[in-house]
Amino acid sequence: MSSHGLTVGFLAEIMQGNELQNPVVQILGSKRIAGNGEQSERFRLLISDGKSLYSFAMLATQLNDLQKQDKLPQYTIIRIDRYTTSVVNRNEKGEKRVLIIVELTVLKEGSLVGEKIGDPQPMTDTPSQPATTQAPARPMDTGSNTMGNGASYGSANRSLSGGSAGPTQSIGDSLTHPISSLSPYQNKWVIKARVMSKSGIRTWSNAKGEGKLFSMDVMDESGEIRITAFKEQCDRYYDMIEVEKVYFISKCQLKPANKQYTSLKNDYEMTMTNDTIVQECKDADGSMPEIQYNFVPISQIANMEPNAMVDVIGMCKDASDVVQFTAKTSGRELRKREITLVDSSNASVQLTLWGDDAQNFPATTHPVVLLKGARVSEFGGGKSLGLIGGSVMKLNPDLEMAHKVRGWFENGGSEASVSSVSARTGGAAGVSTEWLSFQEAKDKNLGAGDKPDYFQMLIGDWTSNRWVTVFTELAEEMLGKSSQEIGSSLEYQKEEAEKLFTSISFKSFVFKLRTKVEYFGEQPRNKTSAVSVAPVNHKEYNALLIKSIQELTGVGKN
DNA sequence: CCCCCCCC
Repeated sequence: MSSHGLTVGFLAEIMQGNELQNPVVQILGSKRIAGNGEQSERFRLLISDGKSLYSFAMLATQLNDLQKQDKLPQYTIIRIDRYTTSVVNRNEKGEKRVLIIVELTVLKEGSLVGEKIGDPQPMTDTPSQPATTQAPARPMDTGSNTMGNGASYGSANRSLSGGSAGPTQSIGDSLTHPISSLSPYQNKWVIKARVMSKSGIRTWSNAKGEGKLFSMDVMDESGEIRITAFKEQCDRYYDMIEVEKVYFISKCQLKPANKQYTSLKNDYEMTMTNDTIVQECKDADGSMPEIQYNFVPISQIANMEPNAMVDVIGMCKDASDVVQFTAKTSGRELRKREITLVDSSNASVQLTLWGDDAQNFPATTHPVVLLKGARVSEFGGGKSLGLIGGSVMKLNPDLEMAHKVRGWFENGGSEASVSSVSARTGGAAGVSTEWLSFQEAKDKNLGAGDKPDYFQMLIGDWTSNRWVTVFTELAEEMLGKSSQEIGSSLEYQKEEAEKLFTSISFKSFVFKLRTKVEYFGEQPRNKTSAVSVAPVNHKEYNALLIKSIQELTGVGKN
């Protein structure tokens, strides 16, 4: 066939707002559209259906790599497996319709085709007028004057979620703009976007005034953007917005995004205004992308930089109780809960939850915990996870990965020996803490660096001895009495107190110590305090001794 | 117009 299987007439059809399944087209050219930085890079394609030429096709960003790897050269024949259309620059002259290619299959390599098929002619940008009268519910055509309150949104949405197939839906879709096309220079737009995350309501009070706000991160095929709602808009939309749902949104104010506060791939962010209209799109399934996760094995978190963002899915192996305390620096009352997550990389990581997240966590169950955009932080050489503004936590999500990790956990994983990437060793994750004598600690010059170093040792050391400070909690643990009891003994029952202190003399413990050079005037001195104390595990200690003996003598080594 | 995201 001379058309080489191209779907002749496809382009004219989509310009009418019709949809066709799996059209086949030929690529005749491509062009890189530079955004600000690689994150907003886009590729525009010149395509042909054998009859018409069309230059407003764009690759969804997740297909950018195909273009970069030169998999889509001139003359390539592709099948478009999934696409959406959007209208940009709609005005008196008509509209410009953009075809966004979301999934494609290369049917024949360009070099094998080697020529332009047929004699396709350029399409005009102004096809037949869209049927405006059929779409009273489109946010863009519905003046804000008549849509000023939240109550009307539900009913206004009816024609978009109607039962009959096809046309109704494509009317709604035909009027939406890709998020990646939005800029502050153009305010006539409607986006159709899925909510990825939603913050809580936060209030502020400063020199400029006070108020409240919430923000949400939304996405479509083309990209993502943050939307913030202040004061009235916060009240109006907070309850309405639900994570994962799809909404039509129009008439927000765009401004350059402050990259310091977001990792979203967009140069802009937006703020809702009095004119903003938000409508839920109730039948968006299939036409909208699902939220994408880039799960990383927990073991890999060990190698990540502090402040990196990460998606993780793991089993909750342990959850502490909620601890309430006053932050020493800020004086704030804080509530936190530490969750231990494990996965089949045989690693665990601490997730710190705060406030209501901590309170509401179902600690008595073993949920699968999904984190999107969790933040990596570092403490004492170990890595842990926390949630920030754009982070999402889901429990027991119905995802294959979630079932997998539960399967692993329930078939031995819960008993598996895992190494903690959160261990505060100062060394690589998973490497057990180094055992040192006092002499070795001195030789290594521990404590000389900026950061305190950690080391373990055995009291009763054969090389030396040292005064070590033991703070409240550990002292209570060692002495088996509360600090109040010890304090009152010291004051009123000196003999009792002395007995108490003598009782732990010559006892063996395993200590983890912190040492740091501090200056007393000109004099540098290593100040050492205990970080943890535990009874001697003779099995473990014997293993260490045997290993040392083997290393010294060479006996029993392979 | 926020922009804190905590603690050891």
